[in-house]
Amino acid sequence: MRDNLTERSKQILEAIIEDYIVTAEPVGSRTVTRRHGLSLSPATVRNVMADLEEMGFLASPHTSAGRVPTDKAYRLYVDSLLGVRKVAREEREEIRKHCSLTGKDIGEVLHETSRMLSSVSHYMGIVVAPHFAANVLRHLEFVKLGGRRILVILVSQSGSVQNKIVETADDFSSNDLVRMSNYLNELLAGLTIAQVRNRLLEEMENAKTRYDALLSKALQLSQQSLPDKDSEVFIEGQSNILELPEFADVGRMKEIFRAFEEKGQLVGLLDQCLGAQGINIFIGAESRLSQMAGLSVITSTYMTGRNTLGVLGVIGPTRMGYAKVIPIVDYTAKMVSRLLEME
Amino acid sequence: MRDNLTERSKQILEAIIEDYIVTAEPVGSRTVTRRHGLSLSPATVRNVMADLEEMGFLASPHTSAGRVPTDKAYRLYVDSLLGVRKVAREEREEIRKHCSLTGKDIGEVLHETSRMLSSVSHYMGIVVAPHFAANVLRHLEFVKLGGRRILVILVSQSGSVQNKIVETADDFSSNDLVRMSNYLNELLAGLTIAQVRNRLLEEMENAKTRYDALLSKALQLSQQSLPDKDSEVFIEGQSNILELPEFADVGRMKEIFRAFEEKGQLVGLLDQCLGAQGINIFIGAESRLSQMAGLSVITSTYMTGRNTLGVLGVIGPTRMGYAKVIPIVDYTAKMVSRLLEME
DNA sequence: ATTAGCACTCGGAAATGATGAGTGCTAATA
DNA sequence: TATTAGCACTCATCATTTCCGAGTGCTAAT
Repeated sequence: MRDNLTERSKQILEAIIEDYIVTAEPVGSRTVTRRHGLSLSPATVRNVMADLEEMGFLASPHTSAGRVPTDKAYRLYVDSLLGVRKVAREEREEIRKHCSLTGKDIGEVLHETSRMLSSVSHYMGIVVAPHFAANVLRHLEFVKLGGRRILVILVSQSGSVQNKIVETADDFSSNDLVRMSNYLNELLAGLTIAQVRNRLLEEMENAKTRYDALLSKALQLSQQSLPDKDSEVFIEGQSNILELPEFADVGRMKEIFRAFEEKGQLVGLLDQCLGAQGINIFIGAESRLSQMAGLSVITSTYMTGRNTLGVLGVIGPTRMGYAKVIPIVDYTAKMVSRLLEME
Repeated sequence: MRDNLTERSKQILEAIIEDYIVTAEPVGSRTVTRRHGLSLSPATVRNVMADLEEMGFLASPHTSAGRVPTDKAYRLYVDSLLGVRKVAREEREEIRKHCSLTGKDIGEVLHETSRMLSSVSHYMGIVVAPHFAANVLRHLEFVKLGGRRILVILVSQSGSVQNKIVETADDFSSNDLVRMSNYLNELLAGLTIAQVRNRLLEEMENAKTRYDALLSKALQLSQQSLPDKDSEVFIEGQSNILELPEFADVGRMKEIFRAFEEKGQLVGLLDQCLGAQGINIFIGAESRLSQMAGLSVITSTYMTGRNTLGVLGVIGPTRMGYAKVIPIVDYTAKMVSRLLEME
């Protein structure tokens, strides 16, 4: 079987995909000729469609329905059929409008970005916060809470803040804490969290630091307080997909909502995107996650300088409006990158 | 119409409610006699049921179905029919298990609490984080990010941390920032955030501080960085309510999910509970929110000392297992209160 | 190579009917 | 007088049937 599609079959396939994207109904041969200015008879189109089905680009839900694009068809569509389009002006403005840092914390900014993505795309917005461990430590601080509880605050280069409550055996004074944090800030400045972890271990082994019991304690303490959280994920606009006819049945719905409540697997998927810079698209089953059947993900990485910080994107049905959403995701990633630029 | 129910009608009403809570199906006269050891004939029960309907405790979906409790019935049920019950041992253990502070930040703790509430109750767990403004400031810190951006970190007495990025006109050195934060920490220690706000205004008016330009700037800066966020809400277990038959239809689902995506109104409802200490119950339409039709909320405040910190609870269908959930919410609130006790 | 024509398929909507849980009322009963 | 047995009636639910038409594949004509 030659996988070489003629120009005409490509046109027809494209017509079917685009029709299906808006209607969500199986597309018949007649509709193709009617709604798209092809000067061909339905019968001819039928022949072509039969070929396309055999090649795996189309599927028929049953004998006498029209045809529906397969994942393979969407893949072809985004890879070669779809030209590069620009972001529409109003969309660009809506995205820009949301881009401001001042008066918020990083978490909020990303959360809002996710909400914005969902509202612009009408699907679900998703943003994965910078993986803290890959970040450079900027500042560390101990604050004494009541009792033996100490609050440890870590600030990363990109301005995100993590804090942790640690219970200690010793009762440190505020002064102790100041001394400890000064010492550690000096010791650890400019290292990534991952490096910090190693550095602490080294230093603890190293006998020469033992001369000061307090500093030795400091090492222990900071060791405990390194973040072990998995990256934060913001998913917004889940109710948008309730509107989609393909998820109208309750069983399917349940599955999806369960999947998104358990964010772990999703993170796994998105972490893959961290490696590949730029736009990344998973269509339906391509993601190897059964819960993602019928869903596509469009992501892009955002970064400062040449440090990849995180991933953001849109999740929608496989029949999502790729032509519109891809540029949106791309543009948003660029804007967020610029926003987080800390020189 | 005497609203005085006889002992017998109360028993029957209770039987109907409890049956409906587990089955979610209209309850017929026959079922009442069968499943609950009442030595009465269905016919008698029917008469009583007719009375109860007239009094507004029951409703019939249609002529030949059984009857369904109204909000009024549930209200009577929780207020007078329902005895005080203890938390089951396994539940108590599951709640305890989740109660640990160390190695987490306050946000995480509350988030997990919400998740725990949902998993123990099988409905939705909800936790409103302490309203920062009502909290006492413990510590304030400025961290220089790139450019003219400064990260302001506020720590409250209860150990919760807020941070904010502020863009400044002046380019402060790290030393400046240390000096500024020392000054402010001294000035503001022990005040609630609300008081801090006032104090800053006073101080800024006050000419005597003007002798030091830097400190004057510090006041401005900290003023900008006071939190204006509305309180954070953690809602977990939304997929639990997908299991409930009464929400099986897609339209109803959509409404609910939309409502919870827009957390604002919910916060309004929960803020009312902040005033009344202890358990608080809204049944169905009582909350005056149309989106809450068919849903009940059980909340309790949590606090340290005699400072109310926030609200937590469970949202479920009006036919929720009150007998089980009320003690759970009560117990959880107590545990969280104890957990956050910072002496 | 394209198209008109036609028999055929099959899901979905509407119509029909049987089932049975549940009711309200009346008259008999304790 | 309160309770109950009996009975006719109601009405949602479910299964069955019927009908319709969009859409197909094939064949023969263009």
